Amino acid sequence: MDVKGGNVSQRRTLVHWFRKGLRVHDNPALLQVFEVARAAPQNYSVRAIFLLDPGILDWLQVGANRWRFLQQSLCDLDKQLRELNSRLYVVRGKPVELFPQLFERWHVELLTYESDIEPYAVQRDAAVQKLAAAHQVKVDTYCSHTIYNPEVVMARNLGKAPITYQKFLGIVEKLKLPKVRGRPEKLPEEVQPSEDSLESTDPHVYDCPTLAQLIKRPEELGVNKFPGGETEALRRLEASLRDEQWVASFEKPKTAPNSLEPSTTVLSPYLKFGCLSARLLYQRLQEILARHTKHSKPPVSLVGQLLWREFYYTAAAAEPNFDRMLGNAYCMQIAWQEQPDHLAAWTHGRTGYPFIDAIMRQLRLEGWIHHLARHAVACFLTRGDLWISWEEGQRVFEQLLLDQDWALNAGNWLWLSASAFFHQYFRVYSPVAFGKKTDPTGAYIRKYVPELAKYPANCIFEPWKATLSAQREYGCVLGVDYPQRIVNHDVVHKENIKRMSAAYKVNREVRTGKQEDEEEDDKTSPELTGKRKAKSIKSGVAAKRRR
DNA sequence: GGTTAGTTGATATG
DNA sequence: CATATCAACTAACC
Repeated sequence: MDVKGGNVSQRRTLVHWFRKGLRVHDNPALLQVFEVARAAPQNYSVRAIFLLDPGILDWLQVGANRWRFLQQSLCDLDKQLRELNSRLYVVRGKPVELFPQLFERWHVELLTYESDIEPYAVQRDAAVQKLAAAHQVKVDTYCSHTIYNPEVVMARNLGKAPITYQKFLGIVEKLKLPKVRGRPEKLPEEVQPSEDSLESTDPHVYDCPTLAQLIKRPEELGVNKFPGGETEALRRLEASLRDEQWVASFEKPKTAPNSLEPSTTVLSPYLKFGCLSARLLYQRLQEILARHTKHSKPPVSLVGQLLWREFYYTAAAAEPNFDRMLGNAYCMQIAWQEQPDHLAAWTHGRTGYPFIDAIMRQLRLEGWIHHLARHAVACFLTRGDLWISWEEGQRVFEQLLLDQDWALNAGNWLWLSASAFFHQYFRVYSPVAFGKKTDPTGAYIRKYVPELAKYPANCIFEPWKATLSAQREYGCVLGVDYPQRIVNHDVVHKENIKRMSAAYKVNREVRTGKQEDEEEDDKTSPELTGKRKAKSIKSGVAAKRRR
């Protein structure tokens, strides 16, 4: 132990850094700090920190609802920690600038945190590790955001991420499950740090951010249907698991994307921020399935849903360009088109397709939409109707989805646009027929697109079928009160299947290095121009792959 | 090289 | 409600 200033012994500080993993249950990195402190309380102080970089408010794609979820999660975390004789210290600034100061100011001996595979986090964490080493600070990290460590899964697959779900399943079935940890025991009073130089000038310097500090445009705040935080996460967990018959027989494709209340658990936002441990959820599900001999299985079961998350995390961990088309080894190179008007219409629920618009408006308002609803709008934006890049849709989801998780968001967009993992591009969702199956009367559309509320069931999914006089009678004239459809699905989806076929052919040629058909040539044909563009884009990736 | 399976399509038909 | 057809993809496996 250090002795400074002659006779006063200086306590060393143990720091746990929260990033994702905003919980006290099943948090091995937090647990380590607590256990070290409890073993020698006379030597240590404990500080649990969250770093808030005011700069990221400008460049991060985070909408108001998502900021609110984070703010609520931090407040709840602070509350949980206070019950354990600790608290959350929210420190404002950039990690690489802050850590050297914190190491000095607090005499830090140990730093722990949960590992993360996102490229931004990987880079940041490497820099922090270097700084820690320079300051003689020990760093311990734990993989607890996912059930399985992506590195371990890859090691069991010749060092590569499995690219089919079944292959992935085969690998993880043979892996040991992590031990789920409980809530830490209360810290002894004496490890609470005494106030530092900053706190003595401003006692609120480390307080949780207020909503006003995080949200620039409060008018964008929607309904607070899914409040953030561990307390709410655990409440929702219990509520979701109460009906064991429902849990055991769950099949995702049989749940409705357009019910008025969610037909699934909506645990995803809590998993994303780590308010709920995926490992705990997995354990709880297994306990229930053990009591029900007949139960659904992956990929459609609830366990299957959790494993999809693991699947995408593993794939993403191996590809820093996972969220882009260019330079992404998984991704088909497709000459999507920029169409700002159509993109804006899709983004704001003004495509003229009520089912699509209802989904996009629910997303903006509530921050969550059903997985199959995501399929419908993602297919519509990309290969189905608008032929706009999945990266554009990814950006909109990133802003609006409470559960936005880098690996999952990109992975699902790759899937839906048939750019990777899924290849049956001829299966196209109908923006009219798909929603009718589970909501034949259109109640969901009436809720989220209220201007159409008076339309009868027989044309609420396709209002252009109503005559002008009928539209007047229903109080909503197309082109005036609600947009005309921006494309004709019946026509464009067939054209787009042909475009996908052509794009796949080019990608195949690049992959195999072979030309499949005799040289065509009409240099002015727009379709060929598109092909050449895709080909030249792809050659860069092929070169990268070959090395 | 040939066959089969792949989280969740739409439509027509019985 | 089940099945065939549409047109035909890739990855995995034999």
